[in-house]
Amino acid sequence: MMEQPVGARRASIGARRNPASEKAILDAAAAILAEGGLSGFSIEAVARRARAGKPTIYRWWPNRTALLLDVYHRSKHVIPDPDTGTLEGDARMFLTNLLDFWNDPANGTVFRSIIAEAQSNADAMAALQAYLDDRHAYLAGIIDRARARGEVRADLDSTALGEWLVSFAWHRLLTDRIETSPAEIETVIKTFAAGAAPTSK
Amino acid sequence: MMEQPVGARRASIGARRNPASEKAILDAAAAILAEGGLSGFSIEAVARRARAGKPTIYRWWPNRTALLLDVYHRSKHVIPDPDTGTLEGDARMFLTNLLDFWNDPANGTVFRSIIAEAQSNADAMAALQAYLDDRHAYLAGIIDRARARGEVRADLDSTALGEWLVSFAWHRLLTDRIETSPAEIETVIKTFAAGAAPTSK
Amino acid sequence: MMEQPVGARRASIGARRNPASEKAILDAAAAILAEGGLSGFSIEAVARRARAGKPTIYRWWPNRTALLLDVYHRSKHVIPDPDTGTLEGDARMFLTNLLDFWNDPANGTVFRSIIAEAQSNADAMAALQAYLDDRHAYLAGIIDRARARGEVRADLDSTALGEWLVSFAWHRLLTDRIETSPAEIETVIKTFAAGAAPTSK
Amino acid sequence: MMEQPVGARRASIGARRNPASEKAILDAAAAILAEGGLSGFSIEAVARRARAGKPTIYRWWPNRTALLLDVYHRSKHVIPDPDTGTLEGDARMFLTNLLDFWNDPANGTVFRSIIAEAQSNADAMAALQAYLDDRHAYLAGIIDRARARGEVRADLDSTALGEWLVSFAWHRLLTDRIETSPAEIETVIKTFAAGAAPTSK
DNA sequence: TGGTAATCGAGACGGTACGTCTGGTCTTAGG
DNA sequence: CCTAAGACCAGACGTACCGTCTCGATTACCA
Repeated sequence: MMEQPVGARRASIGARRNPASEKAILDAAAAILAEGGLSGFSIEAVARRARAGKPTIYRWWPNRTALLLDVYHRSKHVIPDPDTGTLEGDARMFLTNLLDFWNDPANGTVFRSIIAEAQSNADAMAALQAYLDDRHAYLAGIIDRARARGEVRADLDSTALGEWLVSFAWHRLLTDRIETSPAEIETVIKTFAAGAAPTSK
Repeated sequence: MMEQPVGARRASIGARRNPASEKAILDAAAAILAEGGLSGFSIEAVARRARAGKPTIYRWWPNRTALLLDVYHRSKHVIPDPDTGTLEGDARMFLTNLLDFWNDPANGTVFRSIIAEAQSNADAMAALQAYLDDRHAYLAGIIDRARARGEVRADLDSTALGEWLVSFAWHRLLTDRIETSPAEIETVIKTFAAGAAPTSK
Repeated sequence: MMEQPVGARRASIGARRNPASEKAILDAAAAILAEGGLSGFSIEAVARRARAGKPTIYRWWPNRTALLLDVYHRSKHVIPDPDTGTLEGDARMFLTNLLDFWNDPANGTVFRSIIAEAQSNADAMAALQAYLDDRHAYLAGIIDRARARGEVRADLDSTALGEWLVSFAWHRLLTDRIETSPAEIETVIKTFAAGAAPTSK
Repeated sequence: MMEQPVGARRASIGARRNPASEKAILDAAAAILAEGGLSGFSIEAVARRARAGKPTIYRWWPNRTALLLDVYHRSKHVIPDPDTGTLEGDARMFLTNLLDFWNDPANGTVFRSIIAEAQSNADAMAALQAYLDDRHAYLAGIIDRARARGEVRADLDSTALGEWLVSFAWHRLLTDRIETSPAEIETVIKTFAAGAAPTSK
């Protein structure tokens, strides 16, 4: 994440993409997002900070949204698969990990920005939905694993269940209340696990 | 919601606010939002459509966000209090009503825009949080009513529970999937009610 | 030139013009012109300073130019008729008086403003020309008096001669060099008197 | 002076000033001034007519005044040096040329506008004075040439003399009476030459 | 003496232009 | 053929005045 020394000029390295430029641009974009949020995030600002030309950015990313998504994808760590053996444990670990991850502005701010952007930009929305399809499938997998263990009622939709769980984190993120008390988390987790359980009927 | 006839000019009505202008501006703003979303929503566009001068808008709304919030407040219908006698019934009615309400672009698009705006604008965020405080208190009230009937476990936080329920609707709204199948709704409602119930322990 | 005490409100005095308002407006206009020149001279500024309503101004002066001319007319002192007995003496006294008069910003700035205004406003130009007709006739009178004394060649146009003399003062005024050295004045006066004299041929 | 075909868009020609844009802007500015005078001369109007963006204008001209001056400088023809061999002949030719030049609205209107602008804008005044310093030096040169021939009295200031001559043209221009009768011109010229002559003492 | 009429201040109205900012496109010069 | 640079058109931003309008209040005049 080191940025280029000031004053240096990255010349072309021939008829191919210069990885130093790509890195400088993504670094600059991430830094701007983390520091100033979406409002300060403009192609001009990124170009200035990365000491890159605007066309260089537009050559590789068709628009602001694409750059935004790239920044998020690059920073997305691999959340370890929470295989604790129980639905409640898996849910707790998943939610805690997610809230922790977003609690770092470098991650939370970027994702908030993508969601905001998607509200007025069809490309961003499409990209966001594609990303979510993956995530929801992943969550449904966790739930189906629990279902195989007999922890989930037959009439419940795994995808909807997973979506609902993650939507709590969304809500906290989008209302600038990402720091969540253990009691709140436990309320959600307990209700989630108990509500999904067959015996609870 | 009738707009002014074209060609008519709204003159001043003295040293006080002209309600016709206020209405025309809010109408225009709502129409622009519903039609083009947040990206087409500019003070200039509203002024043009409302046949109003820009300073007239700036006189009464300090910025785009304030106008946005006003549009939403004006369109906010009174969702009837879903007092069905059971937590599950209340939750179902509340969620169904909310999804229905947002399914009308005139409502859903406006609220999405406010959420998006709040991600990069502190004023919008503050206004959004103030609004949510009200809504969460209202939802907590419904849950506490159920709690008095013995339908809610003692260790669950009413506010967090309510927030989690509404967050499902947020997630659908913000991912452009506001149309929700009955099965998905039922998954959420059933899990919610069963998970909150004391007997489920 | 005393201005109204701050805080006082000049109410209507019935169905006729309130002289206090007229005075306050002209005072304010003169003060604004003298202080900030034409660029700060707006109807709004005058109304603010005079604590008058804009329509009160527009009721009595159709436009900015009319107010400007009124300010000048009010401040126009009576330059004493320079009857020294010789053309050279009369011209010297006239030119000196005029330059002195305009050297006071309260007078010079106002007249400069009128000339400037007249370059883009036909009303102002018409008013200026009407005023100049008077002045040129007055100057031609002085020259004809000299002509009767045998001091002016027969083939010279009195009006053109007078206009030329005054145009020197205009040029100094309009180039912000109203302070003129005695040598410059003498150059003009001597050339004027000698050039007009019959014996000079 | 051909203007760009309508509908054509002048793109950038790289990281340097596009002369086509400069020309289009100056053409538009000159045309607007000649047609509507200073009152219709706004940066917006110029941008519209030149099919240029406002920032493109502001990039190269800091304000309205700078553009105004540029328009005048561009249109300023080279008045041939009136070396007739006598002061009277030189003065006649100079004055006639100047009045003729300003009689064309494309020239006279622009110069009037600059003078008007200078009355309320220090930058314009400074630019005007700098321009006049040149012109006055030029005129003083003509007079000094005559002085060397013995046509000018020793006690007269060449600069003041030249300024006075040109001020007559200013006065006609600024009072919208640029068309001057031969008799008027002759009155000025004859008085000027005779008044400057040593024998007239 | 009471009603009418024109005045006053105040300030909102629809507009136009200001000068600034950013967006996304385009072309160059140089490696 | 990529890179940095930066000009290009476009158009929104928020502000200042323009000249018009309506208001509620204040007074003088006339019935």
